[in-house]
Amino acid sequence: MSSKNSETREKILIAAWRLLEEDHASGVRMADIAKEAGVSRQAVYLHYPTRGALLVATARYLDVINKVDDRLVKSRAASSGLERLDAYIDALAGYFPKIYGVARAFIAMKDTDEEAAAAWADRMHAIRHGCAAAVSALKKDGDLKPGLTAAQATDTLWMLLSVPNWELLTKECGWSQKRFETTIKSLAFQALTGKEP
Amino acid sequence: MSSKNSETREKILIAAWRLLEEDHASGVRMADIAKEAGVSRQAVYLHYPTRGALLVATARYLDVINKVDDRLVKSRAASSGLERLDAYIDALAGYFPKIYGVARAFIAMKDTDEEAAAAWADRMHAIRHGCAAAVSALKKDGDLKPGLTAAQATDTLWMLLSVPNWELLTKECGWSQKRFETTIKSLAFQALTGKEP
DNA sequence: AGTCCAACTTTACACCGTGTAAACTTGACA
DNA sequence: TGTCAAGTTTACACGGTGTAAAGTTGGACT
Repeated sequence: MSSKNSETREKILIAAWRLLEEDHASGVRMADIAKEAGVSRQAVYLHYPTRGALLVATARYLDVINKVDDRLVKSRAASSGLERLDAYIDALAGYFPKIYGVARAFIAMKDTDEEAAAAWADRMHAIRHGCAAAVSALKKDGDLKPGLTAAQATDTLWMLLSVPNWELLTKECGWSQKRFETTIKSLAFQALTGKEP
Repeated sequence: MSSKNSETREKILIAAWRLLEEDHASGVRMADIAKEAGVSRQAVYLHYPTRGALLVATARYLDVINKVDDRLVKSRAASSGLERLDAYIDALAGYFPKIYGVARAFIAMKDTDEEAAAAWADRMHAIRHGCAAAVSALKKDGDLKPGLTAAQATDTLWMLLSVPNWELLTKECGWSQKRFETTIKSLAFQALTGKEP
C-alpha cells in the first residue's frame, strides 16, 4: 500500500478535495484538478485512470483525514441504546459538512458512472449498517417503539441521516449545523422510540 | 399558446417522459428521445433549443397530465390545519411516483445546467410554499408544537417531503407507496404538532 | 562517469454528447 | 402554381473524458 503514496498522488487528492469543496463545484474537470495540483492533466490519469476512480480515492482520503473510525468509536462504546443513537447521530451529522463536496460529486455522477455509483452505494450501505446497529441496540433495551420493526426503524433513520436532507436544511434553508443536529435527533428519537432525546 | 401545440411537440414530450421514467434513465440523450418519438434529432432542437428546455417542458406537461392543481384543491379546502396537513402530504406523496423520472433528470442536471437548476428550484419553491401554507393553517389553529417557529416547521416538512427521501425509501428500501405515506405523515405530525395523525 | 528507470510533461488524437448551420423535401393551403 | 411551415439530412464546432506515444529529468545503482 505504501508504494501508492507518492507525493503527487496526495497533491492530486488535496486539489480534488479543495475544488469539490468550493461551492461552484458544479463542473470540476480533470484539467481543473490537475491545474490546482500543479501537475499535468496526464499525470492525473497516470495515478487515477478515470474520474470515478479519483473520486473514490478522494473519498477514502477524506475518511482518513477526518478519522471516521475514531468518530464512530463513541457511538459503539455507548452503554445504552438511547445513548448509542444519540452518539451515532452526532458523529454522522458532524461528518456531513466535511464530505459534502465529494458527496455531491458522487451523487451527480452516480447516474452516469457505474464505478461511482457502486462506490457511493457502498458508502451509503456502510451508513445504513451503522443505523442498523443503533436500532438493534435500542431493540435490545426494549426502547424501540412498539409496532415498529427493526428494518423499518433502520430505513427511517437512514433517510433522516442522508446527505440531501443535510444539504436542504443547511444550504437551502440556512440552518446551522447545531439546529440540524438537534432537529434530526428529535425526529429520530420520536420516530424510533416515541421519546424525546 | 395553442400555436405551440404541434403534434410533434407532444410526441417529443411523451418520448422524453417515457424514457426518463424507465429505470435505466441514466443517460437519456437527445438522440434517444428523438428516436423514441420517431423524429429526427434536429426536429427536437427545432422545438426545444436545449436539453434543459425540453426537461422543463416535460415537467410542465406532466403537471397538466397529472392535474396537479386538482390534487391540491382538497388540501386547500380543508377546514382545519390538521386536515390540511394530512391532505397536503397525501397529495404530494402521490405525486412523487409520477414525476420521479423527470425529477431525477433535473437533480442530475442542476449542477451543470443553469436553466435546469432554476427550473428545479422553482418547483421546489412551489412545494415549499404549499408546506408553508399547511404550517400556517396549523398555527392559526394553535396546533403548532410550542417552541417551534413557522419557518422551522416549514423547512422540516419540506425536508420530509423531498424527492430524495421518497427515492431512498421506495426505491432503495423497497417500501410501498402506502408505507411511505403513513411513515412520513407520522413523522410530520409528530414533528410539527406533537400529535399522531 | 555512464546508464537506467520511474515519474512526469507535451502533444496529439479518438470518442461522445450537445448544440448550430444550412440545404433539401414534402404536403397543405391560397 | 407558388409559397410556407415543419421536418429531414448532412456536416461541423465545441468541450470534456480518456488513450497513446515520444520526450525530459533527476536520482539510484554500477
